[in-house]
Amino acid sequence: MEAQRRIDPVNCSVARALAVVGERWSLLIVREALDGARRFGEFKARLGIAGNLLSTRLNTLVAAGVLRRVPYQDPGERHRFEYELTEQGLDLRITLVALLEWGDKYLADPQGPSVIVRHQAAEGDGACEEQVRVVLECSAGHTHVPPQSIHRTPGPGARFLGSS
Amino acid sequence: MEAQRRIDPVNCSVARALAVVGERWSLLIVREALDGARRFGEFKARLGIAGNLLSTRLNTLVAAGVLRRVPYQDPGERHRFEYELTEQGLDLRITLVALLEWGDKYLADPQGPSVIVRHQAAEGDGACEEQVRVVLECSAGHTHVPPQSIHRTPGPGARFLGSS
DNA sequence: GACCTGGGTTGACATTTTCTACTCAGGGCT
DNA sequence: AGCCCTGAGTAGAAAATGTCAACCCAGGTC
Repeated sequence: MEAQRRIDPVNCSVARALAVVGERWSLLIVREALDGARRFGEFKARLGIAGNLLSTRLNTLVAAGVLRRVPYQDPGERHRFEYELTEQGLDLRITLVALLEWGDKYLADPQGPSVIVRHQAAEGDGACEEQVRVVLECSAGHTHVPPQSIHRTPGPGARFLGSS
Repeated sequence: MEAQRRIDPVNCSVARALAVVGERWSLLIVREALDGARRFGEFKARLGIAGNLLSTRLNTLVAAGVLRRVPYQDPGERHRFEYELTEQGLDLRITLVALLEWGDKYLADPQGPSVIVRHQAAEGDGACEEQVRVVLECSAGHTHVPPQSIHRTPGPGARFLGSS
């Protein structure tokens, strides 16, 4: 009775990604890091997060490879560590912009979005200051991908339910 | 002593978006809904989530406008409700694809991604089956937006720190 | 040597999640 | 009518997480 095979929803990169960045504060920490925060106290002050939680989160993100600890020493100060986004962490900007756009569209302040993300191209390109957007597109070049037209297919690492 | 004005990080659409979909399971529920799940039992079976939590999450998502309750009645059954994504919920697909790509890139199964999202264009267009990707681009048409080149600017609804 | 400051750690307490078991409302069967 | 079955939840205790406040620690300043 070979029922219709369904992709195991637990063996999925969305679930794995959420295991890393789905905890409360994690994405907000990454957002602040993208905006230039590097030090413990900076994250703490910007986010108003409790110290031990911030400590735990930073360690988790470092262990996951999203952040990297970098030693530094301010003049006349002892040496300390700060937190820098790895390439893996920088790549989360796409997710964050997607979330920002969604929030702006449906949950914004009545006055409008509070933050606009802009592209700051190199001087050579003519100082672009345009707003950055995230778009869904397919490899064939279709840039309008309506919700009904996307579907999931099993990839090489797929597991199926039912077939143990 | 007009210090450098900084955008209030709490008055931000990312934070607001996360307040709605940042709870554990919320995005996974939306993912299953995008994949066709509609009924309580379906979500429960696919995700292995406890009934009361699922119930709470569904209610939260309905209240937030991500899902909508739709009555239905199977032949020979009493009438029940199923959960359908609203347009607001459908728009989360961008965030989910972004998360999926990130997970595929950094956390995938050694065998490769388990799920590939494809575009299924209308027949008229010639049955596109290409993989769907999410890209960051700016309004000026630059499609390669490296991490260092994005920055946040205050929008119309911005609040600032320090100026009560 | 006493004190200050950034960057944490520790521990008590509160809130959320999770798990298991139970309920509830209809429909069908006998 | 009475009983069982299923989908859709609710109730309550246990486990995990999050918060707050206080403390530590190392170097530099006074």
